[in-house]
Formats: sequence, structure tokens, C-alpha cells
Amino acid sequence: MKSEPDVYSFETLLKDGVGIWDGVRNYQARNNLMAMKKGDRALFYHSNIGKEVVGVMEITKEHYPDPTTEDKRWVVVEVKPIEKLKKPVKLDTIKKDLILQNIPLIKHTRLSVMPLQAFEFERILMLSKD
DNA sequence: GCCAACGTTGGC
DNA sequence: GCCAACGTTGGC
Repeated sequence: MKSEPDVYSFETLLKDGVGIWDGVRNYQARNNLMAMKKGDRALFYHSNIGKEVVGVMEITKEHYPDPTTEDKRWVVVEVKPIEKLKKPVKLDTIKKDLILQNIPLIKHTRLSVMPLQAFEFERILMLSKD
């Protein structure tokens, strides 16, 4: 899940303790939000500034209508921070990694909420420990 | 239903 | 700050 850190950063989420993932206005990203189940894990990616995966989150509440718009098409989920990565995983590193060649972060750069296979998720965590 | 124009995202 | 990619809108 991507956020520009000057708008909403992982540090802010840590401070808040819980966050509402609002503002998604793209059908594909919306569908990915709706596929999330309580207890699912998600990675927090800082787009634009940093361009790196910085933390792990857990979905604490499944999708409901986005309170920031009247438009019924859009939804939010609620998340809480699980851990801050010791070493952020840079987009560069992900691009160079053979195991992560097919993740949407690389292929669909503009998509803000995207699914990961379990092995891809674990691989990113592994790269954060190097 | 097509497509040009336009707006937004995000990497560089 | 620029631009590529791509989604959306509106005229026809």
C-alpha cells in the first residue's frame, strides 16, 4: 500500500496507532482494498519521497464506505502498524531482485494498492534484514 | 462505442 | 520540473 510520506507516513501511523486508508479513487486499487480480510498483512511503501518499503501493517477492519466522499463507489480499510523495518527496502533493490520481477509495484507503477504473493511478501521482509 | 483531450500518479 | 503511463471524461 502506497502513500506519499509528506501526506501520510509510516511514522505517523506508528504515532496514531491505527489508521484509515482513505482517498483511494481508482477501481483496481479499490478492488484490492475490498479483497483484504481482517488479520491480513500489508506493506507500507513511501512513494515519491524515499521510494522504499518502510513497514508492516495489519488490516484491523475490512472495507466500508469512504467517509471522505459522498461517492458510494469508494471504500477504506483500517490498519495498524506491526513493525518498522530495520532497513527500508528501496524500489531500486526490488527492481534488481530476481524474485520480485513480477510484482505490480514495478509493472503497474501508478497502482496504489496491490496484491503480493506470500513468497514476494516474505522476500521483501528478507531484503529488509540484509 | 470510439477516441481526443485532459488530469493524475509517480519515477527520474 | 518533466514526462511516461494510464485512467477518466465528453463530444461525436
